[in-house]
Amino acid sequence: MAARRKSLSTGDIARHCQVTPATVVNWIKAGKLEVYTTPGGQYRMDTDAFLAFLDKNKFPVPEELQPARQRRILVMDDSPAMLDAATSALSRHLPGSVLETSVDGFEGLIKIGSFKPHALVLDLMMPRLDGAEVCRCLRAGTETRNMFIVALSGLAADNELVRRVKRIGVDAFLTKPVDMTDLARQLARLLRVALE
Amino acid sequence: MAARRKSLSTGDIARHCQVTPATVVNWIKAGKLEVYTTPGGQYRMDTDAFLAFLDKNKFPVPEELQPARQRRILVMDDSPAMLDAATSALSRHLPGSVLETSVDGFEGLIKIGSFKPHALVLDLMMPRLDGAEVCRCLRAGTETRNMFIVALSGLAADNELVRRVKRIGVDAFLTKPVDMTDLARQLARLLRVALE
DNA sequence: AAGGCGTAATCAGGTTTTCATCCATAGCCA
DNA sequence: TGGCTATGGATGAAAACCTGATTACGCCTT
Repeated sequence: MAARRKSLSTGDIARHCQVTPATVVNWIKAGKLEVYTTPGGQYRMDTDAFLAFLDKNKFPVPEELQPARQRRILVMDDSPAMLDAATSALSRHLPGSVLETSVDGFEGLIKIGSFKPHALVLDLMMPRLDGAEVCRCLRAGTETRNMFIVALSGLAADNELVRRVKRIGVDAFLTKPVDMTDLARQLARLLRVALE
Repeated sequence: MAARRKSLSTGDIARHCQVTPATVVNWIKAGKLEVYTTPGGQYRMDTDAFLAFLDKNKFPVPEELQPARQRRILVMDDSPAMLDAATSALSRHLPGSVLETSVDGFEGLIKIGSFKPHALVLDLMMPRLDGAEVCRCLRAGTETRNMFIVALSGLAADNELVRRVKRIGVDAFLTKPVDMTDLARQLARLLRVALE
């Protein structure tokens, strides 16, 4: 997914290379991988160094690590009007990105799996969908952990749901009514793409 | 995690081509196979590249690598015990199929999108997840419309939720406690695969 | 039929990877 | 801050793999 995380653990590397974590440790001990260690003694590797390593060994580069220029953005909101506004604003301000929308919460979750967006714009108050729970679930999944999340809500900042979401950790938080230019700016910042 | 396409070792390729591993190494050294190497010096090959190779040389494609043959099944239930039981029973009775499970409803929905199962075994009473609504959503989506759905529930047949689900239309309905052999039989029928 | 040639199979020895287990660490939540 | 759980690290034994040299086989030429 997106390049939020800069360092990889042995487990991450093992998954990418289709190999056991223990094997990755072997490589490290043999000096084949350039790593550094946490104070507790766990290995960490820079994404850049890992990419160089993959390249050297002709390993296929996993999709989520490729410097993809096309950023995928999924907007979930139960108001069609809001989706329309977001679509027109984002396609104007972020012309390089691919946009998807979902009015329905469940459909949106399924789309997260198939579309694999780099950034998710999520209304916290969708019918049948606990926004905080969605954030927690995304952060818990290996595939979705690094997805950028922009939360939207009309609730006050000290609301219980809002506090839960902020504790889980989203990348941006906008209060409704949403200023679309602001939304575009936040997405551009997170995805490191130019704003038009 | 989704069933990712595995990379193949020389042994795997040898088995598929009915040939000695050493022969596969010969092919590799002769540049006939497009491989990469682990830092330890072992050869790995992408499944896709291997299939292309088989095609080019008119090799018969081994059964278990034929994408069309693989049936993906996702089991969603909030009880880990139930998932364990289902996993062991289904992997025994339907050995050709790829199995995934999910204890969490939201995670399960995301997995539906990424894993794209041919059949979904769905507990109607998961926390935070209205089973009937999920069925409705699946039947409404173009991608998921033809997915087989096996609904599980401990509720009586005349329950409101159950009636809703049946009206939406699922492909099988089993009451809890679930007889795993029965579940396997239903799935085999729907997916048109042999039952073992 | 014999010889040459190329490809495949064998074999031994050393290396790499996996597997299973147990313990430590890191990240999460109250 | 202090616990909790998922994840990472170490270990040793077993399995799989690579190398290189040698042998066996099929096929074509002579």
